[in-house]
Amino acid sequence: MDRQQPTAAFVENVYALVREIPHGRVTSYGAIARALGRPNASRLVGYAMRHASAASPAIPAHRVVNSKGLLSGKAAFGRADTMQERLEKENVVVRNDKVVDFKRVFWEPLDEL
DNA sequence: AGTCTGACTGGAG
DNA sequence: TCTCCAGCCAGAC
Repeated sequence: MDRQQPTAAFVENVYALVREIPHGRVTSYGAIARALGRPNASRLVGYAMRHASAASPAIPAHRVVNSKGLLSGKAAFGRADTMQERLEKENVVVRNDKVVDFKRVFWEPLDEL
């Protein structure tokens, strides 16, 4: 009888967790969903991130990519290469819209938080 | 209420 | 490694 939290609260938790991502590391939508107790809500995490630019304080949304290390959300940033620039500024190498050595820079909230 | 869409994911071919 | 597909949750029409 595990009842899940309301969507609004879930979205707030998503933002809170994303702010915990260390500088120079990245994580995935699915990892965030699992860490918040809703393993099947990865699409909902994506929905939340798409509206993240309106949240305050600012959210390091560029540190969230999909399970394959692809910058699937880069279109939501100002310019087409803004997301990649922010990542490379943190020494995260991006090539062809994909994080190089994704496994190495991946941050698993369940393990490291 | 029914249908489509999306910053998703894992498995199959 | 790549493409395709079903399952998934919520919002827009």
